[in-house]
Amino acid sequence: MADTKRSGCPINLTLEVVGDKWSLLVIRDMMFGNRRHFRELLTKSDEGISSNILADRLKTLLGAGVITRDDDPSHKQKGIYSLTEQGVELLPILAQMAGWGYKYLPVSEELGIRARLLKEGGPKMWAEFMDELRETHLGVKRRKKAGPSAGERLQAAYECVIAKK
Amino acid sequence: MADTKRSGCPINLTLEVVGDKWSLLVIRDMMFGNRRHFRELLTKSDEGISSNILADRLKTLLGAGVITRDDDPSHKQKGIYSLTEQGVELLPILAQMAGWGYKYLPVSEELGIRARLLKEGGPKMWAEFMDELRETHLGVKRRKKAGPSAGERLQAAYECVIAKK
DNA sequence: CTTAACTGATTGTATTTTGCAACTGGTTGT
DNA sequence: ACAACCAGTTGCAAAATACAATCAGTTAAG
Repeated sequence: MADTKRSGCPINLTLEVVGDKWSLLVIRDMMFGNRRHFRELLTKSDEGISSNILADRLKTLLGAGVITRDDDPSHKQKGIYSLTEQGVELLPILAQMAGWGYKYLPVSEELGIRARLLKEGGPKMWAEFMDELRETHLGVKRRKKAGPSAGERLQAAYECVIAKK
Repeated sequence: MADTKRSGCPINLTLEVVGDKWSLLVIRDMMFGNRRHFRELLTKSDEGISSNILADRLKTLLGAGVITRDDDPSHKQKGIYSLTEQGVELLPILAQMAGWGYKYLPVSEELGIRARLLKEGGPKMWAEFMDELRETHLGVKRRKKAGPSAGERLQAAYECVIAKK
């Protein structure tokens, strides 16, 4: 996974880390679905990743410094996967992808609502959500703001659409 | 290429179109390298794509509506590939990827300069460059601004770094 | 006119990656 | 003691990829 490097182009190098059909979905589930354990990532995703692929991607992302793994004190076998700062900063890429997909592809209503809010919120909202991720995944304290956080707004909107069905 | 659709998530759907190691590199070369013919895309990229893979990706991108193909009047066999509006709007994704790669990965100096400028220029510069792409690929006239365009600035900076070596 | 170089691809084959299901060794709750 | 749960691993078939050779039509030079 390291001896590739087809070129020193930043876009190419980024693609060599997350340029496959699964890595960014794993990151997405960690960010928006707050999946932190292997089983959660394996079973609670809409796409149904295989366990061997998931294991492989988690290894690759660990090696690339995008996520970390810690033991879960509540269960000797469980591991807790967390985003690093480098991982948190993948959010703008995901947000742009979500916006593009929302605009041009047959997105389902319940899964598109987050994309719409992220697009409307713009980079300011992304920054707020990234701060929230830093708190959740890196333990970085942050100043509480009034009203619901970016993550809470996304989650609330999602549940609202689900409830209407 | 259409019967997939693992889920209606916008990020997933986007990944099903451009979520492989080559598609976005082809788009990158069309945007930043102004490659418009098969041969140019095949031989003038740093990564060295295979001809069968390139043919396959061009088909997929055509089918997805990201690019179009026209006959070149100067040569009966040549085709000219152009970005659609949908393709032009992939730029922010590429820009974010370039920024992330530039920050965290071992980018070469000559290939990183564009990423730096794109990052410093921000969404405003992206919009300017996208307008330029609309003119080049879609024939949309645009008002000339004073001074070098975004694309010219990127190109000049790249050549400047090359010249220094 | 002949011919060499160039055009956008296609074909064949070896290698690598992926998808799927079953399975492993261990932990936890009842 | 036992079933459910945990994070993965293994084996195998299918698909995608890489690489080189090839193809037929086009163009430009001699």
